[in-house]
Amino acid sequence: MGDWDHKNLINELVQGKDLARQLQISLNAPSSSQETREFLIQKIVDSFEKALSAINWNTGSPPLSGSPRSEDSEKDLKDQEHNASRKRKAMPRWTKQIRFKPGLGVEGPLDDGYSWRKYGQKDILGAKYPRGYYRCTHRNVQGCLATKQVQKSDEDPYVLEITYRGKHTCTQASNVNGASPSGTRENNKEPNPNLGAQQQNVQQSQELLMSLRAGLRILTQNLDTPAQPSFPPFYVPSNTKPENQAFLTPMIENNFAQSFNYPSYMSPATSGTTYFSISDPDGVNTCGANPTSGSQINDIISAANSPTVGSSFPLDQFQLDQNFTFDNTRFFS
DNA sequence: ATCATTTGACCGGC
DNA sequence: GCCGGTCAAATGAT
Repeated sequence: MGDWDHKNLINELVQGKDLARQLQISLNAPSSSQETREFLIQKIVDSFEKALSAINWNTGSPPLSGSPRSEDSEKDLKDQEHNASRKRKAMPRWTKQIRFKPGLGVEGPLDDGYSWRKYGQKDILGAKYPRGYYRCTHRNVQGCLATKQVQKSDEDPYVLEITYRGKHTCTQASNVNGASPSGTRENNKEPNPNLGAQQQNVQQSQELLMSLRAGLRILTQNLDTPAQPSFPPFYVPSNTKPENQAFLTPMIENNFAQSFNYPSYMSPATSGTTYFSISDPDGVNTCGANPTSGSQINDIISAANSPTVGSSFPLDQFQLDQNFTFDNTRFFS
């Protein structure tokens, strides 16, 4: 078993354990739907399948399709393939909110380890900010139908609401070695292109965990005070075009890599719902950790454009927290 | 040259 | 007909 397989195996096992914990909590949460639970179960099965494949154990079925309890998933996938309209309702869908504030150091680009390609942007009725639409970069190559929507929160300019739809069905095969094969131009922005994607995720998650831990205290302090919309929440890197500098954006991305456990906090607006810290919220994505697309920054720029101009902050300094909802259950991390 | 983003057009559901 | 979501040609970035 190669080094990467070993790490991948550990990742999958840890992820499976965390997902099982989420399921346990979900089972005790009245607000959690059956769909949520089945989705978590499917993710657990996926993790085991991937773990087995990491040790070259032939499960006899491709990931995401062979488990006995995956009827819904299989149906979803078929819907995705054959029925675009029904698909949309059937596809698993979950929302994550990311809050960020200037003032804390977050080293390096934050990303979910998956590559996304923007395919649209719309002004949404009643929303202050446009919604960006993204799909998996590997859609054309592998038929991966995972998508996400990114929208800046009306209430708090420091919050991005990110809705994921569908599961990644692409595999790691195309990018398992981090360095892209000829032809594909994956992100050259990765901190260490020689690392495998999974390893990068671990590395990033560790950095992020530290950042989040460091930031949580201050964030908690600020929770009771409304964000100040009078100045831009993001700083635009120096190489950003001047016309975009009015639309400040964080160097953060939707998904924060892997496991981190630190105290949840309660939001007054969401008391009564279920809280727990989650690890690898992207565990729902079975698309192998992809080298991050360089589009992440621009994603947020367009998704979080703020019509304000003014003071700026170092790009690498943010305060972060996120919460995550799936169906009626809200998760905080 | 190739791939990503932008943005108006288009489509389907309600 | 409105609106959210997607397509695809034009444009931009590397």
